Amino acid sequence: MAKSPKVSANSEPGGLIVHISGLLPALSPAERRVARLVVANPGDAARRTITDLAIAAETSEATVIRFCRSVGMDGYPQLRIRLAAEAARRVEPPDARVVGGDIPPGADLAQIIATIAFNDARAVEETAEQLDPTVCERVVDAIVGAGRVDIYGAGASGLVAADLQHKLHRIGRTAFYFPDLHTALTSAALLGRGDVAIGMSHTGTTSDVVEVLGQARSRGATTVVLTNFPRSPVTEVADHVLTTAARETTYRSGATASRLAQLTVVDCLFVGVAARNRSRARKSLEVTAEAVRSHRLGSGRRRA
Amino acid sequence: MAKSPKVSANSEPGGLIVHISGLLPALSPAERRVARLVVANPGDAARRTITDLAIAAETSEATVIRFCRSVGMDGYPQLRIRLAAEAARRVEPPDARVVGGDIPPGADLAQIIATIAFNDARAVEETAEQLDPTVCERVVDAIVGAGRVDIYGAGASGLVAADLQHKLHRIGRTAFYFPDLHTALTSAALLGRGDVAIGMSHTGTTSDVVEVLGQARSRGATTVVLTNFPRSPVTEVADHVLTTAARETTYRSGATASRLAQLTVVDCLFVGVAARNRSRARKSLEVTAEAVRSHRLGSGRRRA
DNA sequence: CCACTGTTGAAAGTTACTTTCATGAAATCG
DNA sequence: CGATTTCATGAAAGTAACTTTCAACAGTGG
Repeated sequence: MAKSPKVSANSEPGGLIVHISGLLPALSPAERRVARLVVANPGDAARRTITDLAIAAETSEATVIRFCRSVGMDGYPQLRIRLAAEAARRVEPPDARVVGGDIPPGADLAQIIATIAFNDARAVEETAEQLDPTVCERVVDAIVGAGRVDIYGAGASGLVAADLQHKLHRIGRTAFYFPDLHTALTSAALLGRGDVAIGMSHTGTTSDVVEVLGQARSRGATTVVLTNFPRSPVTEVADHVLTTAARETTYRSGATASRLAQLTVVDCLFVGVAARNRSRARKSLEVTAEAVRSHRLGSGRRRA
Repeated sequence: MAKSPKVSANSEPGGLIVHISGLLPALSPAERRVARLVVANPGDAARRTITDLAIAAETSEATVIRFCRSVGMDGYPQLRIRLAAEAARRVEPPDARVVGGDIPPGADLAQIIATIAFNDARAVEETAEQLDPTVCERVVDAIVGAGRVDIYGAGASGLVAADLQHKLHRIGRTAFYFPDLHTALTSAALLGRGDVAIGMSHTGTTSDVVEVLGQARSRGATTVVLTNFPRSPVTEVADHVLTTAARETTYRSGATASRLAQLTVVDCLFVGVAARNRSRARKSLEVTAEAVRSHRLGSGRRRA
């Protein structure tokens, strides 16, 4: 009964492809082969019959159907028309830029810059498209109502966690970030009903984060997770799941685009929280800016 | 079989609907009823089965097929996917997004998300556009040739600094990040010719960063600065200036977009450095990934 | 009135899609 | 280490969708 949770079906009007690549790791091998074909060329897949696609993916029609259900569709025909729509929307051919892919060995810096910017920008846009405002709203509610907010993250996600902590702190919310598992665990043990624990994990498999969130949840805190993979282990200890939409697979991209995608979500939460009490947030920002003013040098221009 | 007007099938990739309504008068009454439905709501028609559509048009399936042929399609499935694609394309982006501007007080979360994503993505793109590949190249040269790299940054920029440190470190470059001014000063005092000091400051007026970079430079290190304002004080102690292009002015945007822009530049530098010695970089990444593997759950596949 | 023509839907035929089920592999348990 | 369960998978049997065939019919011009 652990399989197939909700994983919003029609709540992905903007990014079916993104949605699919997000739950790629949750799929079985045969389904994954189908998914890869679909993601690689949605328009082409839409034109194929279910038998064709099954053959191309070296599997059976039954598996294709199962794949459809896995990604939240009723059946193959529905997938087909959704794919056709999706393919039509992404009209622009991104010239020489290797979309979501690797950077060719001989690339000069100008090419590298263009490729990175393209992928980074796209991760941001696609993340925003698939972000569920309802879930965001609930998370904002939780943060606003929380006595205290704990934020966890390891490695690259740790920096994102620190960023959120920094931002919430600046608008006067009590927020903590713990780079260290042990400290985090002790803190989580002290959380209670009404408090919020937010975990960041790109892959969703970081055991430290899972452990700490589990602890927090068992104490009655509301748990939130930010990950790229909506069916990863970490989501099982989360009350609210926010997802990013970075589709980087190669080493060079590394945590590159995913990090920007995460930060975009952080921004949304931050602004969402700040918007709840604008005057207080504004005042807090001014006060904190004033606090570091003596560390600023005069120059032609700048702002707080 | 005296019909077959041979009306171009795929020669209307952009305007299938227009095409259909164009030859509407040439259709038989029953076919025309079908055509009207299709033209009135392409997306809806794409979702229907041939039987449904036939019933809705008060005719038989056979007539629907005839209609498909009349407008140049092979059959109903093809019409369906073409209609789906067509419908998707004519969904114009509403763009309630306040470009580069403030978020209105009454905005709901969906609007906030759209606005943030738009501004974030734009900051990334514009930064990449104005980034000087020549300067980047020189900075990459310096990093590659450096015995050691010091990275400084305060506040929000500190997180960016930490990110760069983290990335360089992971590909085996000796890099340090100092969140604390005093430690940073002592470190800078130990730099020498061939070493590199990189300072991050959005405003370019952070006195701490200026001071430390000045120290580093006086010791003979190559200094690099990443700022949004190319004429700010910090640029005076820099050998190489890299600029971001975030045009946020209001408090709410805060360090929001600028941070993403900075990270994009970090990515470019990182990939630039990694590209200089791909095999070494790849190997380092693999080794470091392996080091944290035991902290990952359900490697590859999910399942809690 | 009779051929002839074009339109139409019923029904038969074909293909695409979906479900069921047995198999075997892998994980889990005793 | 074997027994048991779970899971992934495709073959095959279903069902629904799509396509074709064909007879009926209405209009048209001889």
